[in-house]
Amino acid sequence: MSHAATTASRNARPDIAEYLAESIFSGRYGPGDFVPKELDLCEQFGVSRSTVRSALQTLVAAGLIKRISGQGTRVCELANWHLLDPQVSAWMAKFAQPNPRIQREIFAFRVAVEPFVARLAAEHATAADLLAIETAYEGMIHALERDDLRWKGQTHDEYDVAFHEAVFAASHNLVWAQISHVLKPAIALLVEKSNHSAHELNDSMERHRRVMEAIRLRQPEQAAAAALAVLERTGRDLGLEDLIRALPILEDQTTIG
Amino acid sequence: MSHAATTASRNARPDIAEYLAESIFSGRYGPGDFVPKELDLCEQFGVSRSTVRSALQTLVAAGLIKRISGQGTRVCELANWHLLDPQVSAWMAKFAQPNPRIQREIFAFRVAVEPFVARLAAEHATAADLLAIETAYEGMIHALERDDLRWKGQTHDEYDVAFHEAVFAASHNLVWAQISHVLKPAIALLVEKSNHSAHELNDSMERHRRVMEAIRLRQPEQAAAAALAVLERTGRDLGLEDLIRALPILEDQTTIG
DNA sequence: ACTCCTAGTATGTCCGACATAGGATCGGAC
DNA sequence: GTCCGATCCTATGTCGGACATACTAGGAGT
Repeated sequence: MSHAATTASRNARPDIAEYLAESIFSGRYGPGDFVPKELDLCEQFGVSRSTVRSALQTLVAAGLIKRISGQGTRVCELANWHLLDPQVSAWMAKFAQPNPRIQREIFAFRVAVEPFVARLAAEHATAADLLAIETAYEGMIHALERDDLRWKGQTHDEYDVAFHEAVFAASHNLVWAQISHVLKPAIALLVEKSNHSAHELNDSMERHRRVMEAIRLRQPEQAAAAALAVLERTGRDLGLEDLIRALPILEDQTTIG
Repeated sequence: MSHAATTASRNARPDIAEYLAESIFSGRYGPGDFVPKELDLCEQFGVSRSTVRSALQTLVAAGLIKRISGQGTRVCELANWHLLDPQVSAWMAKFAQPNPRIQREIFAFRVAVEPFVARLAAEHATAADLLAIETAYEGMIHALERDDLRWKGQTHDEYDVAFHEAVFAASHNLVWAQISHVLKPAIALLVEKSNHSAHELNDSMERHRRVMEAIRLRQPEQAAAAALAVLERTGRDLGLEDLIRALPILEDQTTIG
């Protein structure tokens, strides 16, 4: 093995796929552009073609790039990206922050989907689903009471994400459950970025509690409205509240006053 | 190299990834099972490890298998499959037909999503969107009048799929548009399988027309109901009508009176 | 009985070479 | 001069063999 490559590969391999993904999401390589050829990447990262090709294939599977034999590797149009691939979703949560368009569209999607899923959950949730939701909820509560925001090893934010996942699972449909996996990084990001003052957290908890209660009481409409209210709080912290106001679902008050 | 493998690899390489996908979707390898190791697959298909590894990586990206260094390659649980990956979706349409559970869940998802998307389309469709929808609709009509069901080189079924895609695109959201790509193979499969008698086709066309008209007139509720009616006709042909009856969307009598 | 060490297996990475698919260039024929 | 084909070039696709690494399991030693 080579002396120079040792430190690079031993300490922290830069994960070529992730590096390229970051390059694309940040716009350094735009749609239609060519990315460096395999041998250049080999030299740049000090790895073999196998490794580089492996990384590139990950991006191909994500729909980010398209490889043309003999010609090169070019970035695909945004519309062809597999936004619903969990891998892509994770990258987006990591790198697409400065991209306001994507950020908005994802949030708009959540605003459309989560109330709908909450409605389904209210109709189909079993006792086991309720237990999972309540466990996550209790985790959020208990974690808040600790100084380090941890309870049984998990943080408040992790319980928050688990809460949303449990609601998706309660819809009892494979595809909706998949969407929760896709949305998980996005949810985690927003949860993490939203403000964490004491007052806001109490307010957020109360909104979560209403979702849980509506699902338990088999009240689909209330569940949808409550889920929307949760998003409304999150969206307000990120300056995206306009996406919510345009919704048809709002029936009564959403504490805007 | 073996004589037998020569013809196989020369004429049409069996696309190892697709073969393995078929094996998994058909249940020949169930969740938790190990798939043959790389060297066995090399021998079986008469190709090198590079090729086999490339195919296996495709399945990894699809969430179908998980590779553990030093141990082997095993099939993941159904819940971990990336059902929203276009590749997986295409495989499912091809191979999962005998799997009634998946078939049902996909259809249930469409029943949930398409009315919702039609509603969005009615709210946001531009003139260009209407044109795309109408073009697909006209294609369906004209193709029906031909003996070979073709018009301008495209079949009736292809226009049918295009119609659904255009409605998704009219929702003007990246993620929903993605979902149409994912659903496309499933839609194509159902369109293809549903009955094609003259009466049924006229009925189906009328239901499509109502969707288009509601979107044009900016009537979200009517659009949702009309989209549901299209699915209801499709579902009846496949013995899945029970999934529709349970829906909450039917707006007039949501409250069970 | 427990721990540590060792061998075995299958995946991960590396290297070097050739095959193949596109594009670009140069040449000749009309 | 323009059109068309053959040739060269480039970058990806495939091949084969070798070593590195991670995980399992079984045996030796205390």
